[in-house]
Amino acid sequence: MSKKVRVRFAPSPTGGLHLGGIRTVLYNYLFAKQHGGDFIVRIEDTDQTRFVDGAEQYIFNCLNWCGLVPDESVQQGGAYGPYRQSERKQRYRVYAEKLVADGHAYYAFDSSAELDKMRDDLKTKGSHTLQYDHHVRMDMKNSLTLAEDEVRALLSDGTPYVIRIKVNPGNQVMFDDMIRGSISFDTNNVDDKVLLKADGMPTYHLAVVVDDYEMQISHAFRGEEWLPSAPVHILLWQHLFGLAAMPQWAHLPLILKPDGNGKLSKRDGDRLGFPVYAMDWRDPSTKEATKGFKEIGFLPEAFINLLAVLGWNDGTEQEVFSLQELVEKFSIAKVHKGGAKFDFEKAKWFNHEWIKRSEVSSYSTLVKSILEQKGLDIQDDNYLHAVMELVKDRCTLLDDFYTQSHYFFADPLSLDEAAVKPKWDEQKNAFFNQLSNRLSDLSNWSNVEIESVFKELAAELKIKMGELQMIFRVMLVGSKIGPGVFIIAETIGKGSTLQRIKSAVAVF
RNA sequence: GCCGCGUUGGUCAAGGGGUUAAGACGCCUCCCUUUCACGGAGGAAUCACGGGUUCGAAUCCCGUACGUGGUACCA
Repeated sequence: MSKKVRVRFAPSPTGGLHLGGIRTVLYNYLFAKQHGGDFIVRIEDTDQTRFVDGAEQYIFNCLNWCGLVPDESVQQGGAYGPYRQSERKQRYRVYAEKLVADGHAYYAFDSSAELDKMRDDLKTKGSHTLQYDHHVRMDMKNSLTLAEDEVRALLSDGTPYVIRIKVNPGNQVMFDDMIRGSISFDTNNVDDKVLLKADGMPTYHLAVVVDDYEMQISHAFRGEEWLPSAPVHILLWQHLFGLAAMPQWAHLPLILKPDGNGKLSKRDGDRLGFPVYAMDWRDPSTKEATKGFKEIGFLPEAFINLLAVLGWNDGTEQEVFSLQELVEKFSIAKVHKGGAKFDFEKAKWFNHEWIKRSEVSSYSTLVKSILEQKGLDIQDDNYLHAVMELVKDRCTLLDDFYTQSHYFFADPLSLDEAAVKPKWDEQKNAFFNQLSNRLSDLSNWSNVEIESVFKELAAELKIKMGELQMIFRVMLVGSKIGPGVFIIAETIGKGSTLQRIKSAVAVF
């Protein structure tokens, strides 16, 4: 009898939401939906010194944009709240005290100066570990070394203290990771991590165990950077709730920087010229603004898609997946063990694919506002859709719609004279003057009709079609880009076509 | 340093004892188009190294190297 699938994403509200974060959300979400389970977002704000105003709301904005909406969270509510750890503060102490009472944890009164001294001493002694662990705890100031009444005295006179887990050496801690298989640690190397801080807040280690238990999390996915502290969590589960209740773990591979080594950071994006955050983020204290994938012109479908296949694939040649397909095909067992370097070129390719494949109406509002911001006047949505349909194959980012389609909405700002001038002569002049006349008489304004008029005249004047078409294009577009010239002429209409020919002829 | 995890072309990757070692991005050539793309056809480029096990190893084992993460009263 397996319990209901419940997974959680547990971000700290400390700044922009990174690619890796969104991918963790995505894998959580896919796994939950695939198993008919719940996806919970829990805000891990136990470090009051790192709190950043607005960061929490920003996280939800990103999730909404991606379409990865939680079933339970501080915003949605739910039966297992509160979903903000700072609001659960009192709960953690109860468990910490229970651990102390059971002999699995102890009070430690060491000041930060004393801790520094301990590490310095270890260093000069040539110890290969600088940890607060079974080697040193009996030399420190804690409830293991102090007499009971001393401890009571310190506690009652308000001496700052933390609660540390007491890790006994000589044991093996093992667990099965859904991605990596069996992993084991020797408790000799595990330190006595702080569980409850002097300010009464839990550390991540205590909070994650308590909350995963109380929120009945069945499967816990998190970044690989957590693997080294996993034994502490396992021990805590053992002492507090029993291993049977523990969620199944999956430690996700890291997303690495494209060049050099190390995990991808915001700085790498700045340096290499691509976003790392899902959406624009502005740090309220430094005022530093960072670009996001959304604002740079990515479709959420593409963003999700590229993240999904960065570290996972379904074993077939398929690369483009919708969220629905991902829910069906995702498999945690097929997630890679090794980290993947992020490749922005490939990321753009996904966006290009989604722009090509999607109904233009599904993102025309975005394109419309981009075009309007650039000063174009968009009157008719049907016209916009038609234009987008014509140019979408050549757009990689949403902004490309401007360079690829502005001439459908306004006369070209400039003409590529360099391309035309060398080929321009009296004969061409005559051709375009006559073309104007004939086109203005054309009653059925369609690209086939325009083309046949054009061809007929070219044949009559014995001029090669190629050069004429190129010139015609520059007249209508301003440069040598875009779809077929006759379609362009049809689309912009008779009036604009004649008018652009006229003003171009005057220039050449 | 110590501990954990990893390693298939430049990048993402399939493949888990016998394959000509898929596919995609990027790069190059050609076709289409007298534009720019899209599309199509090709091309260069890979199993980190060393030992085993085996008739046979990219695949299994052991070392080494390299990478990566942790080593906080941060998550």
